[in-house]
Amino acid sequence: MTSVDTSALLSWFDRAGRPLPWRGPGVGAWEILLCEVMSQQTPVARVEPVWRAWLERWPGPAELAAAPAADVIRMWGKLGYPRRALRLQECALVVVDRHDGEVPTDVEALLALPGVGDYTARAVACFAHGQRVPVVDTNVRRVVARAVGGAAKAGPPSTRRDLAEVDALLPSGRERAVAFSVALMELGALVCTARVPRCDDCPLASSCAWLAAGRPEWDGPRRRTQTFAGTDRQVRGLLLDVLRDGDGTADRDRLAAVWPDPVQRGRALDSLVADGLMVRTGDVYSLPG
DNA sequence: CATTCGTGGAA
DNA sequence: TTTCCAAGAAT
Repeated sequence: MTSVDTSALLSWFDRAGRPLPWRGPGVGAWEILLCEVMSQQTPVARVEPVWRAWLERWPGPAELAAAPAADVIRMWGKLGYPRRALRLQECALVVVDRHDGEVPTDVEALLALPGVGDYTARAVACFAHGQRVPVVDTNVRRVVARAVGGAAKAGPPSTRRDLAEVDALLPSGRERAVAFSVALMELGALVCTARVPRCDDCPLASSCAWLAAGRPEWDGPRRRTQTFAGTDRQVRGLLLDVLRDGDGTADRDRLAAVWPDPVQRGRALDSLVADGLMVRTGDVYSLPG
């Protein structure tokens, strides 16, 4: 079983890791949970300003739980996947009601929180509570696929298999395991990137199975290219943006202006209402109170 | 296990 | 211009 040179990795992180605000000392578990949720499928650079503004307005779960949903959706801004904002508020409510306002420490309890899945639960357990648990995100999957597996990219995700694979690489000590996960993610974000890997700058280059094999191209099935233009997803985004920018309400005419096709517009509006991102009152749509 | 769900920057 | 993809979760 090939392993990862933890010492080289940690040394690289000390030298090249980004000073992200949620990595500083004294950052609480709620603040870390918040940044992890915001970072789901969203570039970290876009998260930072929103994370700061959010915490300034709602420092903890109690404040967030008491906020109007419309304000929560607005504050989420354009991070994307706005349902995450609603789940985050539900999460705050659960933390307040069932966990005495404190972010749970067990992975199992974390997994039960709205909007918290396999990655986020372990990221919080590890980064916020210092636990030795495997943390597997897209970066880690890619780095391991290359450095250990010798493949250009990771295969289709399989939680059980991915967790077991990374768990086998985890250093035995708790603190070292935490540092390992932070550094592995950072390596994937800065060096072992999806498009143009910077192998010249990689601390794992001397032991990387993919590099040793001559960086062979990915021969597996090509992922179905996800179209976006014309999808319900785009339409939902355009429609919600109308409400976010204005006073929080819009009639059918204003909504029709951003997407003329009544069938698709209607379907998108129905789904937005079903998700709780909008409410309909007669002819007017508005952000939820 | 496969789909759906925003948004924007970079190659 | 088009394509890829970024600290995933829920269904």
